[in-house]
Amino acid sequence: MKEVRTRFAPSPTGYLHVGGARTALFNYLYARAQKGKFILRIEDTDQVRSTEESYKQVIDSLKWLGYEWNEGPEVGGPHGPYKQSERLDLYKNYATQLISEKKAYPCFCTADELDRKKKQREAMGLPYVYDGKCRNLSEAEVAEKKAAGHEHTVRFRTPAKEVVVEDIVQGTVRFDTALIGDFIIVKSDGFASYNYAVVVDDHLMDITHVIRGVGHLSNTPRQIMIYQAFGWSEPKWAHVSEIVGSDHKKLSKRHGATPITAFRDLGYTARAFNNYMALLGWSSPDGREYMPIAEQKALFDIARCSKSPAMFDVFDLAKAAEVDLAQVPIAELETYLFTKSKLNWLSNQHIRATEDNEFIREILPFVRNTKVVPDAECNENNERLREILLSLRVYLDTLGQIKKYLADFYLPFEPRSADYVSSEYFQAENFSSLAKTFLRLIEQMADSSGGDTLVPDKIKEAINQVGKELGVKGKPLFMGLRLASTGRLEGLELPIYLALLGKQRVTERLSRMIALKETAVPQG
RNA sequence: GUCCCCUUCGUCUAGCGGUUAGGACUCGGGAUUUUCAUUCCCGCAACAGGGGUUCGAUUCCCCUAGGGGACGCCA
Repeated sequence: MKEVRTRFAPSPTGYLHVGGARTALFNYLYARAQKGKFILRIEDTDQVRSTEESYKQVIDSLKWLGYEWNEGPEVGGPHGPYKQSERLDLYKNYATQLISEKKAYPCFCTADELDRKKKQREAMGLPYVYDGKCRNLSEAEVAEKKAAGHEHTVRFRTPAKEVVVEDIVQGTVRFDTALIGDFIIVKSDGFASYNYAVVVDDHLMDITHVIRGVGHLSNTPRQIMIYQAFGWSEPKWAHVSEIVGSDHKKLSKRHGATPITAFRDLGYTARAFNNYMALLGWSSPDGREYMPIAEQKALFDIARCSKSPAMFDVFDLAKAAEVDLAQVPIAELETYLFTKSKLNWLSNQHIRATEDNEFIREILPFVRNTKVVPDAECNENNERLREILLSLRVYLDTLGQIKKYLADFYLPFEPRSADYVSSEYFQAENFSSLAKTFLRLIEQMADSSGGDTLVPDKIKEAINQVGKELGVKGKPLFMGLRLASTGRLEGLELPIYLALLGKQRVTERLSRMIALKETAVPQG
């Protein structure tokens, strides 16, 4: 059987967002599932809007997502070049062929003229189709206009018929070409238009499956006609559902057309983000949702893709109203995320599943970014930092969230009244004695082991010791000591928490809490 | 306006003529965790509406409503 070849063909006229990224993912996954090739092609025939900066950003996003292309920019391949702007001669030659076969013709209508006609039709409530003014120009007329220096485009001579699109996702869809008319395949600047260039490229690059958003379905009959004009066999079509924002509308800047790089900067792993995107319009045969990409590569099939649009539901619209989510800085963007989204849940699952060293390596840049941990301590070999990060990982939906937790371990202790004033454990009569006894034991512990190190097992013993000495047990004992030694009502398992804080910080907190208690409840 | 597509719990979805309409996230309740989180149970929650076809429609057909897309010298 013929090798499957898919492609992703972005135009460098903006950044990559979920819509495009998901299309790239599906192409990539399908190629891998079929043991085929994934090709990247840059469609930069729009001279006005294409930019180098945008190109770099798109490539950057694709690399982060991990879609290794077998052929394309940077890696090359036997069907290059992979930028349309470098394939101009190809388009020109094939266009010449079509013209000589009378399947296409030069058109000298000006943009203004066409615009006027279009507006007239619209005013009458009629659909606009090119009227064919230049369709039957004689060779002499053409030569004359060219000689006179008139600019021209090249139009495809659309035959009157019905074009049938056989689509893997959409099924059989029929189009009447009368509604299409003679469309432009070469622009007056000499560049190929999209519908024409894709066909030439897809054919020459031997693309077997065209997987893209349904938005392109109505372009497909035009492309099929071109395949037929050349006598080329068409690829298999697969038009997958579009992705909509939380407002049920097409992804707009306000509602979710956020650059992929923003999610990277927020601290989502590419693994989690890919997992989430794969679920937008596709489902695994056995219904599993949390899935390493390796399994997606094995299981993915366009035949299991849904026709109905999927919602990219990760933003809290109530909070994000009136905000351009594509523009806000990362720190602010975070506040507009729906914290209980499936994306976050998946992200947390992936963070937990990450191998320890890998996890540390990935999170370190985010740790540095907090500026909370001294630069000198920000390295993979720092045992204490390592322990802290590893203990905290279950709490993280994104790597960026680490900043919420790190201050407690690295910054000077700040008691929060909300944690203790109305707490029954703080109000308890024995709070002070609990704290003092614990403080004494902790200090002794430090004496015997030396340095700042606390050992979880020893702390456990000390807790029991406090209970025995004061005749306290159960919740009052544990919660009282938690509050007294950490100043917090929540957190890691106490012995581990304290060991990670270290002797110095624990004794300091105990003293502070004792002082607070004494100010709050004067002697007597 | 014309053409095309879509419509199952709030969200992602399974389903491809006969199911108590299943799962996941969220939410609610409970158990465990002497804290929060985790984990584990239990629960709430859907076939857009109306006509057909059929012994039987979530599933097939038509209409309506809602949504999306195309109708570019943009891709």
